[in-house]
Amino acid sequence: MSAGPADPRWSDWQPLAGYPAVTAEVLAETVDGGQAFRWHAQPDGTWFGQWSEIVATLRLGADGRVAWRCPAGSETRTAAALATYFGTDADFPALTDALPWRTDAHLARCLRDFPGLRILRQPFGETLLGFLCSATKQIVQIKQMQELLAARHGAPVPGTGGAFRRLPTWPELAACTEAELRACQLGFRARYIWETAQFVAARPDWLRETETLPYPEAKDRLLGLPGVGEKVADCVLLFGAGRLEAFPVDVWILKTLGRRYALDGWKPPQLAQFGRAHFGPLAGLAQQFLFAWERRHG
DNA sequence: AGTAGACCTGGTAT
DNA sequence: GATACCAGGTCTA
Repeated sequence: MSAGPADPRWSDWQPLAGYPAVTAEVLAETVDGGQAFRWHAQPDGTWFGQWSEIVATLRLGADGRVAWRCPAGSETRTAAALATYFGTDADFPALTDALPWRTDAHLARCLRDFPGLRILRQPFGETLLGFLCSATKQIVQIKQMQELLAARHGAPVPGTGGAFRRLPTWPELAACTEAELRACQLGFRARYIWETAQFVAARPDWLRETETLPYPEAKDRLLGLPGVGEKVADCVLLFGAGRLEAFPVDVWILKTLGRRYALDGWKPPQLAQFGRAHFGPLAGLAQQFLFAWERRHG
């Protein structure tokens, strides 16, 4: 049930405006490095991805520029969605330059090794779903869960002849049984997702409000959901709401701060505090570079 | 307050 | 071919 682009008519390739030239490694790290879970590398080297009701394929040119195409007829809304998703209105060079790399040699090395890496701006609800699935799972398996959820419980993407399915919305998830969710390889996460779905579906504005609240309040609200702890809440806010101050402490960050910052033995809460103090209000952006570097070289 | 175990299960290592 | 062990956390005793 791999969601492939094996279908209909596609638009012409168009340049991804406002996006820097990147290497294949940086593009892969951006779309398939743990921020998002619905990008699939194709045999021809392109990336096929979906979010919300958007379907797109990405291609990296020899010059490092990214081009995209989408099912014919959806060019206009896809162009707008891509701009939001890849944050082309944000000045990532300036944001990255504002990180304390001048006084942090390791951070400087991470920035140098992944030029152009950035934080995605994904749909909030889908980001929550993705990271509720992520507990003690590897990216490959999380992606598999998302595809099963979309195939079995998601609606067809309009205007594509039924070839693609979106992820189920939270009301749609609330209409599923826990057993149906469990059958999507969710394991013990099924109960968290089902209970979260009941809660969210009963409060139509809750997610939208949470997305726009200041970081501390938004995080408090997310932490009230079953299956959402510190790490998941920060991932949702960082990758699904553009809150660059969110600093998720996962095993890789645990590892990298222990090894490269001599903080071996520190507990996640202490490391989170260190991250905020050391990296500042854009700690989440710094985290992404540290994370990528440690996964690649650590 | 802080710390082990349990929680599902597909994949990978012995 | 079986069996053991682990995986980008969270919750609870």
